[in-house]
Amino acid sequence: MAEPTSRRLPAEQRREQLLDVVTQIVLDEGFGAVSIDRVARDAQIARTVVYSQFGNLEGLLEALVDRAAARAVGQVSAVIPELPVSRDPDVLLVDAIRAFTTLVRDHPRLWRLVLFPVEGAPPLVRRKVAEGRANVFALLEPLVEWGVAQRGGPEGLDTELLARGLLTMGEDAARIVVAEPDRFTPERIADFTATLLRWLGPPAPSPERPGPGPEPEA
Amino acid sequence: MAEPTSRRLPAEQRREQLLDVVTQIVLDEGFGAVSIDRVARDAQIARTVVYSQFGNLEGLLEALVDRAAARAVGQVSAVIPELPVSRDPDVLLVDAIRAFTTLVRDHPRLWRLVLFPVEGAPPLVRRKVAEGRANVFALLEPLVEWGVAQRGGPEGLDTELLARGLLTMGEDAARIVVAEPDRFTPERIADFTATLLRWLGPPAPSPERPGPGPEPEA
Amino acid sequence: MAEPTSRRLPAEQRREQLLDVVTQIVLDEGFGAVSIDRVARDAQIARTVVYSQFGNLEGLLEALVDRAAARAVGQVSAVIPELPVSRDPDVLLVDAIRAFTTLVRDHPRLWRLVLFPVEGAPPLVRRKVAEGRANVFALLEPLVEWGVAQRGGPEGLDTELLARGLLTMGEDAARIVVAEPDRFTPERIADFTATLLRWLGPPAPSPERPGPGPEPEA
Amino acid sequence: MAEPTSRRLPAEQRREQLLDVVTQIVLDEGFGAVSIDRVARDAQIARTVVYSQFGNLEGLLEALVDRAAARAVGQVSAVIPELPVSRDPDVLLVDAIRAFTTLVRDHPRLWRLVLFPVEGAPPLVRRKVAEGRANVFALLEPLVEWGVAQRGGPEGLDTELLARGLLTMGEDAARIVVAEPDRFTPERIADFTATLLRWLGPPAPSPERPGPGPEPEA
DNA sequence: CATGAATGAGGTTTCATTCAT
DNA sequence: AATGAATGAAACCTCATTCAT
Repeated sequence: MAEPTSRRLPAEQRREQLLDVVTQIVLDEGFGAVSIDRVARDAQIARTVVYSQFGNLEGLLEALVDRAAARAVGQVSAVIPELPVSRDPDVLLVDAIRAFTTLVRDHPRLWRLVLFPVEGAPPLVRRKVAEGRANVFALLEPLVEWGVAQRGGPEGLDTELLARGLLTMGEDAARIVVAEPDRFTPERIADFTATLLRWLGPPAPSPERPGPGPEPEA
Repeated sequence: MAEPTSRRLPAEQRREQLLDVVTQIVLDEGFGAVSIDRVARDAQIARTVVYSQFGNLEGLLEALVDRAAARAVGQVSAVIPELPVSRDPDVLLVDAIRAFTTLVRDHPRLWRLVLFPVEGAPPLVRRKVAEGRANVFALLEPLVEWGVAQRGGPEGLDTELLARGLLTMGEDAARIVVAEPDRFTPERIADFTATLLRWLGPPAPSPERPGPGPEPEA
Repeated sequence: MAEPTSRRLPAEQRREQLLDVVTQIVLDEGFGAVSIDRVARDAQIARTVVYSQFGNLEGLLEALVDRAAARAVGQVSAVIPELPVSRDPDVLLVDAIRAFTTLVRDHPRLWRLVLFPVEGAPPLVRRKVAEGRANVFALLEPLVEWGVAQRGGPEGLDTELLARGLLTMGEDAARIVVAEPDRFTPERIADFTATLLRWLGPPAPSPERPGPGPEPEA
Repeated sequence: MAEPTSRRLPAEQRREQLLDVVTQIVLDEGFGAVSIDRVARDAQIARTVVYSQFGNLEGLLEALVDRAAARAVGQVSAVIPELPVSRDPDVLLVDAIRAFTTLVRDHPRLWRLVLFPVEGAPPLVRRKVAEGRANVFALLEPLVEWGVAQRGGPEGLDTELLARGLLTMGEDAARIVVAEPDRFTPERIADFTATLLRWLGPPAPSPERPGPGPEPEA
C-alpha cells in the first residue's frame, strides 16, 4: 500500500490520498481500526498532516462518508427512474434491480462501505447512511404507488410497507451480490424478481398501458 | 442506574448484574462504549471483579452474546413451526410474522441487541449473529419450499432467494417494530402480509390440501 | 502437576507442598514468575491458604530459600573436610571436587536453585546465597592455607585470592555439570584438577614442610 | 538525579538520556525495577516519549543491552591480544589481567551491568551476556592452547576446561574489583596471578622464545 | 505544507492483599 | 484450615491532540 507518493502534495490531492487510505483500512479491518495514527502511518506522513486536512478524527470520518455518499447518490440516481414513467412497471422494476445490482457488483469498494455497517461504524456514519436511505425511500415510494396502481394491486395494500420492503430487499440483494458474487449474480436476482412478478398474474390491462402483449398467460 | 446493590454477591448473580450493565451500555452507546473500566464504573465495583467473572474483555462480550443468543433462540423456536405442517401456508406465514414481531416488540432490549449490529459490534458478535441467522435460514428454507409447493408457485421460482428475502424482510419488520412501535405494529405488518398473499390469488385449491396428506404431488 | 492432594492438609505438609510448587515454578520460569496467585493456581487452592502459611510473598520466598539453604548446607558439609586433616592435600582436593560435582549432578533441582541466580532472583535470595557462600568460604580458606603450606606454595602467595578462586571455580564446575551433564562429568573435572596439580610438581615430600625448596631461582 | 534537562530534545540525545536513566535504575535496584513508568518518572517526561523512542519495554531493554554490549566489546577487544603473539605467555596473561581489571574498575557502571546478572535480568539480557561470553571464550581458547604449549604444560591437560576456568576467574576478579575496589586492586590481582605462574616453575625455555630475561627492553 | 517532540487521558491486565464466612 | 468476593495499586500500551519549527 501507500506508494511513496511525492511528499508535499496540494491539499485536494492529499485529501483524496488520505481518504483512499482510510477506505482501505475500513474495508480491511473496520471502522474500529481507523485512527489518526494509523492513517498517518499507512500514508507514511506525519500525524499532523491529517489534522491539518481534516481537523480531527470526526472530520476525517465525515469527509470519508461525504465522499462515499456523493458517489453513491450519483450512481443510484442513474438507476432510479423519475415519474412520470411511460414503461411497463414490471419491466421497470426488473431493469432497475438488474442495473442496481450490476452497479454494486462493479463498485464493491464503494458499496461495501455503504451497505455494510462495517465493524463498528460510528454514529456519524450510521446517521449519514440513514439519511441516504431516507432519500432513496422518498424517491421510491411514489414509484411504488404508481406501479401498484398500474398493476391493479389489491384493495388496501400498505404501500409504505411495500416500498420499505422493496428497499430492504434491494439492499439485501446488493449485499449478497457483493458478498458472494459467484453465487448471486445480477442476472439471477433479476430473474427471480421477474418470476415473482409473474406470480402476481399479468399486469392489469389498464386502459393507457396495454401491457406487454401476450406474455405469461397460460 | 446501577442501584447500590448489596456488595459481595455470589458469582452467578454478579454475572447477571454485570451483563445487564453491559447490555445497557451497548443499547445506549454501542459496543464501542463497552470497556471493562466502564462496566466496573457503572456497576460501582472494582475493575477486578469484572475480570474475575469474565477473564477479559472478550470473555465479557462472549458471555453477553451467549446469553442473548440463548434467549433469542429460545424465543424464536417457539414461533417457527416445524415440518410437517398441517395448516394453510398463508395463515401460517401471517401468524408467524405476527407472533415474531409481537415477541420482538415485547422484548426490545434483547432484540435490539440481536437485530442491530449496533455501533461497532466486534467480530465475535457479528459471527454469532451470522450463525444464528444461518440457523434460522436452515429452518426457514424447507418451510418456504413446502409453502410454495402447497400454494402452487410459478415454474422455476428461486426458492433460495425467496427464503432469503422473507428472512430479510422479517428481520426488517422486527427492526421497525422496535424502532417505531407506534407507527409499526405487529398487526399492521400481519395485515400487510395477508394483503400481499391475497394478491397472489387464492391458495391453489389443490385437492389434497386440507391437510398434509399425499403432499407435493399434483 | 499438582495432583489433587487431599484438601485440608496439616500445616507442615501444606508448606512442603507449596514450596515444591514454588520450586517448580522457579526452575521452569524463574523467580519472576512466582506470585501468590500462580502458586495457589498451580496448587489448586485458594490464595488465602498461601497467605496463612507464609504471611506474604516475601515470607514465601524466604521459606523457599531457607529450605534450600538448609538442604544445600547439609550436603556440602558432608563434602568439605575439617581440619586437622591427615591426608595428602592433592588427593583431598580432587576427591572433594569430585564428590561435590557428583552431588550437584545428582540433585539438580536443588543446586540449580542455589547456583544460578535464576531469572530475577529477588534481593532476599541473593542475600541468602551470598551468606551461604561466605560460610563456605570461611570453611575453605583455612583448608587452602593448610594445603598450600603442606604443598610448599610460593613465597607471598595471596591465599585469600586463591581460596576465592577455588571457590569460584568449584561453583562454576558445578554449574557446567548441571547445565551440560553429558559434556562435563565429575570425572572429567576431577581429572582436570589432578592434571593441574601435577603441573605444580610433586607435593613437597617434606614431613613438616621445609619451605619452598628449589623455587624460582634461576 | 534527573536534572531538568531542557525539554524537547532531538531523538538521539533523548535516547542517550533515557538509557542513562535506565542504567541508573538497574544499578540501583535491578532490572526488576525498570518500567516504562519509572523511566519516564525519573526522566521527568511523559511516558509516551519513552514509547516513541523505544517502542515498548522490550525495545528499551534491548537498546540498553545493545549499547552496553557495544561498549564492553570495544573495551575488551583492546585488552585481548590476538594470535600470533610474540611475547612471553606469563607476562601476557598478567598484563591482560591487569589491563582488564583496571578497565573494569574505571568503568564500574558499565561493567556492573555486564558482570552482575543483576536482580532479575530478563531473558533478553541473559542471552546477550551469554553471547558476549561465548565470543570472548572463542578468542580465549586458542590463546590458552598457545600459552600452554609455550610453557610446556602437562600431558593431557584439558585446555577447554582450563580456558573456561581462566574466563570464570577473570570475570570473578572483575567482579570483586568492582564490588570492593579498596580491598581488591588490579595490582593485587596481577601480583597473585604472577605468583601463581611462578609456582608452575619457569616457562619452558623453548628455542624461539628465550624466556623473560630482561623483558620489555630488548 | 510538513515534521518531530511532547502531553494527558483512557483502556487492559496482573498482582498483593484483606475480609467475611 | 479453607473459600470466594472484593479492593487498590501499578504496570503496559495506544490514542487524540497540540506546539514549535
